[in-house]
Amino acid sequence: MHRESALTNGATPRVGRGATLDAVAHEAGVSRATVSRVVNGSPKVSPEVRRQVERAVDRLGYVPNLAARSLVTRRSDSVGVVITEPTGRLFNDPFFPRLLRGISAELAARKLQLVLLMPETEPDEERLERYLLSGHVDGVILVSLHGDDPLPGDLLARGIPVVIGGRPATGIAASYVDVDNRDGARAAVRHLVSLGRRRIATLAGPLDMAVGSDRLEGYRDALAESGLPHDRRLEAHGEFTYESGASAMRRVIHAAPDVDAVFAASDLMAAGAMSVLRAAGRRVPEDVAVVGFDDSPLAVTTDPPLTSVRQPVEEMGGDLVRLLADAIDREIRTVRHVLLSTELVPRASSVAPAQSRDNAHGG
Amino acid sequence: MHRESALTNGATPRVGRGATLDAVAHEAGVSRATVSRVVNGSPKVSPEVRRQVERAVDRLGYVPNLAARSLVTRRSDSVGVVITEPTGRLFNDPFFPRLLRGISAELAARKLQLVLLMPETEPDEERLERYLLSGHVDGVILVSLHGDDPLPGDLLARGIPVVIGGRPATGIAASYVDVDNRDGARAAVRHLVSLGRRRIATLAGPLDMAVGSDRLEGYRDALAESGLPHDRRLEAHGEFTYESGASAMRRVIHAAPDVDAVFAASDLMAAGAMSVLRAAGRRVPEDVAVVGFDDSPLAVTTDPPLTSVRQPVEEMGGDLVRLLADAIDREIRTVRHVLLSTELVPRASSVAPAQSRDNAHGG
DNA sequence: TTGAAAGCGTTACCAT
DNA sequence: ATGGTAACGCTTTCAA
Repeated sequence: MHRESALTNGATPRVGRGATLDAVAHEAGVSRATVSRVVNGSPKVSPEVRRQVERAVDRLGYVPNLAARSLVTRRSDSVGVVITEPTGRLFNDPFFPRLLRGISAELAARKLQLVLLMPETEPDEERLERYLLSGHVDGVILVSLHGDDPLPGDLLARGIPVVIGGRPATGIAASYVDVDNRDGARAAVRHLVSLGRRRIATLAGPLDMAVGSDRLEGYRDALAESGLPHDRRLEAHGEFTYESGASAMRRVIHAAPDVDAVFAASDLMAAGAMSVLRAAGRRVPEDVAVVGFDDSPLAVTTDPPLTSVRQPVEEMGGDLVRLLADAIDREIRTVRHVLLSTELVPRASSVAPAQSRDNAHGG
Repeated sequence: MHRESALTNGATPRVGRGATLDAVAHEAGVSRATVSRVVNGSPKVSPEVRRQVERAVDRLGYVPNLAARSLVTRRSDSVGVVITEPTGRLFNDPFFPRLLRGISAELAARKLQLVLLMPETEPDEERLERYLLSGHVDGVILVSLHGDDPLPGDLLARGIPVVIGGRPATGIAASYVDVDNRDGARAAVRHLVSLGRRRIATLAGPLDMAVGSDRLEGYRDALAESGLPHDRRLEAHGEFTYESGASAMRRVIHAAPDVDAVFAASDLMAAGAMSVLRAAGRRVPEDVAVVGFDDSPLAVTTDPPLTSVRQPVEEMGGDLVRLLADAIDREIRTVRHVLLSTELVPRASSVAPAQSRDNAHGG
């Protein structure tokens, strides 16, 4: 209502004009250099002087001007986080919020700023590339790359530290952090085997993405090690979506009516599959056990609740930052890879055949 | 693998040492001042000189040093986006990704950077406040405020432009953008009335949040204007979660067994309600029609798909930026409020009593 | 251990 | 229309 006050009265420190290093130096009766040393925690300052300066800093409410500092140190103390996602995963499970939280926490602990970049259009991407290439950030985290994106290569070529979230489809020589999708899938299918299921189908994701093919490999691994036959009729493909899961399930039921379990590459696909199974008169979990992947909130709201594979997404964010910070601070250009392990969260959608059990809220 | 190359060869422009204004001036045979004018699009430059400078800029791949610019202009050309969400909404529907997308797009169009801040701990919040108060950003977007957060007040008192996403619970004199929750709720309940439902319950959200109370008000509005009696037994409360929706539904069934429709304050609550209704032997939508709020992805995966109220979240992000940019550029300190209208998305969960219809995928 | 002074790359004012 | 020249606030040698 009447918020203009702050503009005219001079009581509060003038906006955007905090105390400078010089002011603190005067107040403490020392030189700018000394204040700078104190502020930056240099050991070469006598305890008494340090105390005096610290008091002056407090009295004046001094805060360093980052622009000035950045100008001389040639560091921005900020990292760019680039999220290029058409729309899919972005809006269907809380992957990005969780990842950002993980990244943000680790960045904050290192006093680094998070500059978020979400290009949508082609011009956006060009401006983005120019921005990143001109050294406005100390490093870049790339999150969901299109397969053929030239960005990581360009950045690397310019010597800008880059880490990638999720194994890139192309074999670019960049550091990345990924979830061990293959192992997660293996665990999910082993679980179904241990339940006594023998005709286990998979609804796989797109094979041109590492997540897609890795989860399929894991499925095949588990079948092989259990001595179960590899049957193409039990494999169908989709794009991680509800609709594609439903239609893949229809195909499987048609090709292999004796299916008694389903491992879906995403919870969304699993949900689609469950609705088709029900429509086809199969009971879940009695007739067909179902396991998903992602452990999204959806897994708790389906009926029955969905057994799923949980990924340490926040941790992935933290590791991305650690890798990047190493590259920045220690000028490490070695390519490193981190693989994070998953956790199977059993819920009511997967039990032994023809015998129900109540097992909700497994996580 | 062998990525060290970029470090030693001198072919590419040296990292972090782009051409300076001075270099361009030399190359173009003019003064720094002139180059600066060209770069900043000043009209007071002759066409020929402008062309020469532009060519020099291209040749040298000149990009302005933001730190240097910022140091003299006292502008950071960046805005802080603060998301303080315990965990609730953050992880259960794609509200934040959508909002960030909207914010990011509008910011990019104005060449402003998005600095994302997600404080988790108490110390985090203190550092956050110091950071924002020391003028490192030109303005701040606050997204999901706790009721008693002192942050907006502190920022405003220091003359830092602030806009808030979602009407703040306390009546602080700050600009905000909100969804017209009351009107959305009204539309949802009118829809149920028009279907012929007469015993319409609501599962409300927490009343200490504007979203919660607004949606409840809307429900009451619609009942009143339809001449339907106000019956406390038809009102139950929860916290927007699945579990709380389920338990609220249980209470309603118990207190008012003749309930024939439910308006839930969130899709999650609606999903919880549907599972309870089914367990109680009520058919959805035949016996009880259900409408949710948010139009989250969940609404499409429930069985039956859920009628819901869609909010223009991206648009909200855009408006937040517009308001903020006005405050920054034109030094407008006037408090302004924007209310965004919602849209009812009919799906199969709400039909006329005792008569089924197939109406999925209404969006 | 402390201080003086030289930049860092821009912008903006004042002449011309 | 163009150029010279102070700032802007900080870090970092180099001396003392």
